[in-house]
Amino acid sequence: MDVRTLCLGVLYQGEASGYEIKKAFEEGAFSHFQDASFGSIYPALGRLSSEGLVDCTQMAQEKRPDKKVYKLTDKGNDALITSILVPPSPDKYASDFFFVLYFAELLPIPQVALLLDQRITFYKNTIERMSECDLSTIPEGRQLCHGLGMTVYQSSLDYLEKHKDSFLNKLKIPSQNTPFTNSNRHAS
Amino acid sequence: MDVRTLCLGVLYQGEASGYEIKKAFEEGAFSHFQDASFGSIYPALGRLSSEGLVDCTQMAQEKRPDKKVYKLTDKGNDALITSILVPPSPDKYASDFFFVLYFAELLPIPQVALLLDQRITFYKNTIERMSECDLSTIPEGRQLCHGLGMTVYQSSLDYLEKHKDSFLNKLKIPSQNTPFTNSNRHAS
DNA sequence: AGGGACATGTAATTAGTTACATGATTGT
DNA sequence: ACAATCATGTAACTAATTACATGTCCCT
Repeated sequence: MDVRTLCLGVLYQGEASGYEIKKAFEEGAFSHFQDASFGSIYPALGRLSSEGLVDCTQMAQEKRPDKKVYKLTDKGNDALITSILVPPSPDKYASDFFFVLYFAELLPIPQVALLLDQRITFYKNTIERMSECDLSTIPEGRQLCHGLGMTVYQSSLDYLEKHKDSFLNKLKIPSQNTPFTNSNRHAS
Repeated sequence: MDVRTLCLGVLYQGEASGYEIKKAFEEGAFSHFQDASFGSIYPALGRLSSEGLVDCTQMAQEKRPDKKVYKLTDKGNDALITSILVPPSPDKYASDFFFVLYFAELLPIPQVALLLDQRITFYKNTIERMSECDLSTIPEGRQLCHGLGMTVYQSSLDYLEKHKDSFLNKLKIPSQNTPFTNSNRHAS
């Protein structure tokens, strides 16, 4: 999904400045499944404004720099609907954690232990942060996203906590496994 | 993780051609957490070869185009280890599915039903494909990746199947929820 | 005095994707 | 006859990120 549509999505939830839109990708709900930086948000907002998909109001603030508050127009709302009407393209997932874990046998065991502990901490923090969210007032779609996301984080945490120790123990014992051959190379 | 390191990772599992490396990202284990296209794999392999991290052997084949088979050198092996020794950067996840689901209230209900059904099918197919993999012969790290991945897919599938119908029913009834205000905008 | 939050914006760079170019073989 | 699989590679393009530029206020 391009940054323009992402901005329309954030703005659908209420008017916001570029800075606030960035926060939606950093700390808000979108942080779990989309991302965008200032360098792409500001130009996108400029284009969106010139095309009439958003309205921009300059706001003077006390003891803070000026703010440009953007608001979705009816045309912008239609553009958002059109964008979500097309079948979604497949998820893009890039995880260095999984890549490193995949080659765990090449690392010193304390390094693997640290890797898993940091991942466990990440899951715990994320779950705690998401738990603070009041679900009763948000629309259905958002509730399902929240529930599905929570499930993923919670089951990942449970799995790692359950298997961590035995995994680390198995790494200590030089593997009795069949060494690599071409027969088990590209397993799914 | 850059494509060069990704190639070293695939090659660590056994020698392969550029075409075969691509398949590891399409159908193989890496497909779940990394991606790379021909346009980045072939130049990466060229650089890796000129830097002595891989060896290249030209293979003539009957009734098939020639093949260039790449093999990890000791230097390449060291480079892979160095790469996985640095603390992994955070996962990058971009999901149009979640984005669309987030705004489910803007879509016709049959469209939402289709979205969920296709997601359920995707999870089922993925789980089936992963189940075919023989775990007994693969190293520990790969086994943990497989287990963690399976857990994520399975719990996502379970969650969607459990909540799908009630979710769709709730969408049919015009929401009794508090309409949007600034107070529930950027919930985590 | 130094860092972090607030606030906007541009320019340089990068790292990739998509499309193109070529061509045999096998299956439908 | 057409699509898919096998096989390698380049060029054009795009869409983003990172770094830079500027400035105030607040907290420690």
